[in-house]
Amino acid sequence: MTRQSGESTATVKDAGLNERIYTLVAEIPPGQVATYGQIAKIVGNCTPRQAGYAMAAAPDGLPWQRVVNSAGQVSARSSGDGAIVQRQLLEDEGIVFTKAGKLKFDDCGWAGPSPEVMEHHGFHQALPAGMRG
DNA sequence: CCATTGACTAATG
DNA sequence: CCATTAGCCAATG
Repeated sequence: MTRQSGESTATVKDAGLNERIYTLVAEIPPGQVATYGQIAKIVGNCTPRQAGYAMAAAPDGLPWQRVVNSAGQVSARSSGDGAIVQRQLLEDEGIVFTKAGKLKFDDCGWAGPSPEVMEHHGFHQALPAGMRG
């Protein structure tokens, strides 16, 4: 769309980066969480920042609440109480936050989409920032 | 095509 | 543990 680069061949790679991010986020099961950096690494050709930017424009129906920052905390956004809502949603899914407002990747860290999905979308494997491996 | 807009992360002291 | 700094890049109008 807004790409003036002249390329008009619509391939999966040329699809919006955000779209791939959304596809990946949509694969995160309830009760599990991923980090922005993890998302970036899995979709590839993307930085943690871009992952966050993409989430800022997340479409309805996307489980955006399952994406948190590298510290395992819900990131505050520019406006609104979205962060509060996000944490609430996660708690409703069974995520347990520490007194400091952090969650444990060891308990609810997402290990990535199924191999089939990864292959279908060309994703790479990655684990949450603090996950022991 | 240019300017603006963001829900990040790792390194350093 | 907390504050600061620097690197990062696509989407949108």
